[in-house]
Amino acid sequence: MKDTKTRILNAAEKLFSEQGIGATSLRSITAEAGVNLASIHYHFGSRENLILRVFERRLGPINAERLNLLNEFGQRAGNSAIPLEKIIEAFIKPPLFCEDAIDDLPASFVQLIGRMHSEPKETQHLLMSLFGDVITSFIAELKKALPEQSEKDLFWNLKFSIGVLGIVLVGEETFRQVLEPELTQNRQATLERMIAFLAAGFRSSGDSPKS
Amino acid sequence: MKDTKTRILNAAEKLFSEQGIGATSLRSITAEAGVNLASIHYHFGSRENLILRVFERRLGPINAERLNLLNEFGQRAGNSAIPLEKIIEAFIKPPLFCEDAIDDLPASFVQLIGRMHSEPKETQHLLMSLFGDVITSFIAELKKALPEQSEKDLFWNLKFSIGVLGIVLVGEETFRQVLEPELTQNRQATLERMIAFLAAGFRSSGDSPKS
DNA sequence: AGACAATTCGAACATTCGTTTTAAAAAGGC
DNA sequence: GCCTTTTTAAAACGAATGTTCGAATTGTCT
Repeated sequence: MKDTKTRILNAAEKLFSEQGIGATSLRSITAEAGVNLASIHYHFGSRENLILRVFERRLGPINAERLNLLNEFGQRAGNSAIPLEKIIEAFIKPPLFCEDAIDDLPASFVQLIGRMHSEPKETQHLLMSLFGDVITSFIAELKKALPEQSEKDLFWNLKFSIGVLGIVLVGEETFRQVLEPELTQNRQATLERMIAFLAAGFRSSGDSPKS
Repeated sequence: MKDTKTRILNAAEKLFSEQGIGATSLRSITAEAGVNLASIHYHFGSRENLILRVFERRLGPINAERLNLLNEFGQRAGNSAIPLEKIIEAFIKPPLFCEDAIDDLPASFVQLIGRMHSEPKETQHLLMSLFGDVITSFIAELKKALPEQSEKDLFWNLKFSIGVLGIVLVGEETFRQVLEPELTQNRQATLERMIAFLAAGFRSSGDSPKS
């Protein structure tokens, strides 16, 4: 039996993923965690701070591993630039495979990351602060891999990549009603599919568009 | 002064976009609209029905114009397949330029569409029902444009496109803190940038991936 | 053992929520 | 004119919310 603090975090993460953050009450969290209602405020002070901690616990290691992978690929590449596919992999693989990183939770947080983008503004900004240097590092490496492209192009394409990542993380269940159920596949296949799609998109910039 | 029903819809759309759906109360909507609290239940019956009507009012014309454009491009192509770029344009242009379609509202609903993906499941399913045949029609046309690709590939790439569309619709403000502010550009340039990115991604499928 | 801090518990706080009800007033069509 | 539809006003409903507080409990140290 974990301590109360992590049990709250786990329960909150699960319910946030399933029902959305705004629709999840503190009482449902404490019920899921099997702890007392007041313990949330004892350990976290407020509801908003709990939300922040839930994200912080996961995004920290995820972003750390992003930079780790980027570093690793950089050393493997030596003086030459990291292959574009590898840069993309370093960016999207950690959130896709993050589930077992901290606890034995199901893939709940993977969905939750997808939900991140639609939070109220204040929460958004706080979450974005956890991202800062990751973007900077990846843009720098993308610049080396695609030197002919402008920084503006790279920013836009990275933004597109975040969008693709978000729609994948939010899960298949959402679209299973309207998209085909055959979409289900293992995560490794999804990763390779995303890398190919995004790499092609990145390389498309600079072409003269045929209107 | 519009009638009460559309004033409620406009106010709800604005507040939903700004604060998120779950965080918006009926009382704040009636305050914004300058109407009585009870009028919401008089015209819409319940809160959930109001949410549905807000989306319905916009998604109806948007999806209709998607199919219109697809049809128009189809006739222009005659017997041959519609160019991939045109199929993509028919899919992403209507939501990008939808603002002036119904009312003189600011681009609030554009953001709201981006938020769609993170609603509770029941709302999700109801919203997805407004999408049904659109996906079917576009997959059919994509099949003609990219006959060598499997239907599974097309579904995945379309899903990726929805992700890119979502991240663009959710607005620049979210990322302005961590991404560069130079990202701002007019909507037409954004459209062309997206089309180029997505078309390249679509065409990448089937290539043997270099692991 | 006792003493002290950390933690957990049960209960209650004041607010806000969606919803309903009542009545009256305003608007519009026939 | 009258009759129906719409809008406003005010109040109240039960339920659920985030938060707070003091007492009880547990754990840890000497």
